[in-house]
Amino acid sequence: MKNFLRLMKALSDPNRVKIIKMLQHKPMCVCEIREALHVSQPSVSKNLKILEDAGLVDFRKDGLWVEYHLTDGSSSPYAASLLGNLRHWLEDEDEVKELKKRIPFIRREEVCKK
Amino acid sequence: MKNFLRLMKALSDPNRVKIIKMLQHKPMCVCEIREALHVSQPSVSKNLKILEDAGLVDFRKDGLWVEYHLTDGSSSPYAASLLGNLRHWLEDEDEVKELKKRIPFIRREEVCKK
DNA sequence: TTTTTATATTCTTTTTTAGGAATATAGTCT
DNA sequence: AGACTATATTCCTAAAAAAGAATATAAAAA
Repeated sequence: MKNFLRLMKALSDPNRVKIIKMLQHKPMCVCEIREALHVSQPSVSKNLKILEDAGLVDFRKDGLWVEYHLTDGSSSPYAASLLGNLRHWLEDEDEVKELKKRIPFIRREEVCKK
Repeated sequence: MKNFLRLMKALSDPNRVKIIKMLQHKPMCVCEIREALHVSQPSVSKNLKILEDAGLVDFRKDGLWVEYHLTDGSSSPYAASLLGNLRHWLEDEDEVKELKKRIPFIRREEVCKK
């Protein structure tokens, strides 16, 4: 029950859902996500941690950058199922379409140097 | 997005999830749910409203009683999917097994007269 | 019509959550 | 080592959520 509730809670915040939808497109580091969502860096880090605890994302360190990516859901069947459904769910949402359109133009090298 | 978030939020509370699991067993009125969960009547009513707004439950008036039941999920594909998954999800949770075991012994006629 | 009862709603309080500012940490580069 | 930078964590505040007490509503019965 705990794991299930943690997953539902993780997916009940718009910014966290947007992160999931973006990571479907490609792995991203914190500063890229920050730029895409227009929120503070700590906010992104904290939301990523919540997603990680829910078994939805994992990360790989790359120098100073930390690149987050979706998991294969092997940590829990709930996460696996939701990640699968979220591949097609919400694809028609304007907010999501807008985000996915902007992603290719967010260049890590530019965004993070500030 | 709104609908999806509302659904996730509805399912991120233990009492609401328990209500869903109980309704899988049989339709129940507010007082029966109250008795099963050991919470106040207003709390049950409010949680049922949240589940209703998420498209997960619906009700049928029966005299003074209001009998709640699971929907067929036709209101949203998200709700339909989650309701389907929740048929088997959480079945092994002790809390849920305990609840489902108690349900048959909760007699509406006894419970509500107080 | 008055009373009773099951449920809904309002109100208030406590807890939880989300965000940003400030700070800490850990790699990287010189 | 010292400076720099991307990320994590802490701290604080504001908003949201959850619960119960009190109250309102609506259906049934007398």
